[in-house]
Amino acid sequence: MRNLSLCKSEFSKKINGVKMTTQTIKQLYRNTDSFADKEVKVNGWIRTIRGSKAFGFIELSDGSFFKNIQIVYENNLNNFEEIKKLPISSSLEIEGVLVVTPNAKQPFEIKATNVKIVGVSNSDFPLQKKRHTFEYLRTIAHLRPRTNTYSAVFRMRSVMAYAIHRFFQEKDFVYVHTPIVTGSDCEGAGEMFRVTTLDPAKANVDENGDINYKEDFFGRETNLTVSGQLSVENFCMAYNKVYTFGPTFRAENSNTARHASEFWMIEPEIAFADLSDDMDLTEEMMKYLLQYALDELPEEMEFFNKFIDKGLLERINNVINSDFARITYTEAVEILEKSGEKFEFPTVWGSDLQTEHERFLTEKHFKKPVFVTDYPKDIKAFYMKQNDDGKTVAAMDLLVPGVGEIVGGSQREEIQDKLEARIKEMDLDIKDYWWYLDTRKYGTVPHAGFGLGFERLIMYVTGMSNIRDVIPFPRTPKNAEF
RNA sequence: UCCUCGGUGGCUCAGUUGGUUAGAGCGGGUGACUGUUAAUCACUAGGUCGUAGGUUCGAGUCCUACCCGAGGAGCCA
Repeated sequence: MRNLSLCKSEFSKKINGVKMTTQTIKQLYRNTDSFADKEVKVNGWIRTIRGSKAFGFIELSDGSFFKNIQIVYENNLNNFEEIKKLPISSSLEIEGVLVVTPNAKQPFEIKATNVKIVGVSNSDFPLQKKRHTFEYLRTIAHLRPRTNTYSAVFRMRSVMAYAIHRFFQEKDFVYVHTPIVTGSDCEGAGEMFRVTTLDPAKANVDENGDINYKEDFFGRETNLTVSGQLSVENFCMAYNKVYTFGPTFRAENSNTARHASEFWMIEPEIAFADLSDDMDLTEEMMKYLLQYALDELPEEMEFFNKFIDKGLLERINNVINSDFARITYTEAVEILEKSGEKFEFPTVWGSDLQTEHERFLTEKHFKKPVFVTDYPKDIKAFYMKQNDDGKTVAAMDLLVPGVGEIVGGSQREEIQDKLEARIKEMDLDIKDYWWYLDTRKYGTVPHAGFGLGFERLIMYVTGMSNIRDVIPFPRTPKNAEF
């Protein structure tokens, strides 16, 4: 277990002329012994409250920890009657004595000596002391981080973001900020959102009736990025090991539990490396991230395992301790043909694997993450390394149970002539790629990389089954209210 | 975008072959209660049934269109 040291950002305030340090609930849980029977001060929001004639209980959350803290308030407080009537989600500053309660449901509680009401909530606060559906909570996305599940999910999101940087930085990767606004359509990974300052109500057209992008802000057509890969490959030729981690936008009309219009992607790129190195990196990264989640947020993981996905901990431990399977696309097709399973779509060499095929491979056949490599070249992108067989490319997809494709990557075609031939073959305009092709022109090296869908990682780690529930304010078709 | 299912008080749901004043639990309000943990008990307010149109003596209940949501598919991360 990693050392969970005290948060160093303690801050002090003068309350009633007496200087007192505010503790986070996390600190109180992690170092209960050193606070026992001592004066402490906490602040936060009421999760539940109940009162009787002479005393009452408050469960307070300050966001620092998955668990809440129980406050006991009694009628010796001058504002006892006022406290008793507070609606859920009111905000408080509380001073009191921490009392260890070994025989109760909670390990300790605070006997309040002073309860300062900071902000009174309203009785129409929509979150109740009962289970809500995720569908309903999506309609109040601005309030849902105040629930157990979303509090845990978004804390995990934060911790995983940090873990990603930590993993790559410890390996001397350089973090590259690739542009969000990109200059052309040459990324070729999907439908794009336009970026423009042209007034759609005016006819900004030239003599041919085409939109005149020369008059647009950047003097050319621009879009939101669908991938940082082409940019990061250039930096890879300078730094050897690089990664991007940032938002990505796809204007696809996808209505599934695992697609969003705005999502975050991690894209490492390594030089002097082939597909096998790429998979090694992927596997090491995945195991590191899962272990990090277990070490840093054990309470949240326990909660996910209990209430979101019963087999979660077992599955994750299994993944950490086993080697990922590695098969070629051709082998995958053979496995599927021999499986005896009835698939809606037949498995034919040359066509892409269907979701049902991927699920069978990772969930039923291997029962663990599996890399599928060397896909037919015609179903993959132009930049992928062409294999000697003339039919396949050095691509890989990592499939995991429950989520499906979580990583897609490849070795890149580093030979300029071959890459250019492929661009022409696929009817792309070679002029758009002049700066990308320069990577091959000036000291080319074999290199490889992949894209990890950050939200899919969070889904995998938490067991949440809908991508809309792992993004604070999700953007999907017909949904951008918050 | 396609297929399937659904849309009833703040939330979660029930609502019989279309038939008279649409029900429950939770939540809200009021009161009671010396230890609660989704506390408990009593009383109380609150909906015209996604939207628009149609069939019918009569529609939450049947039909059509549209909107929204969920699951699956395609696209992928």
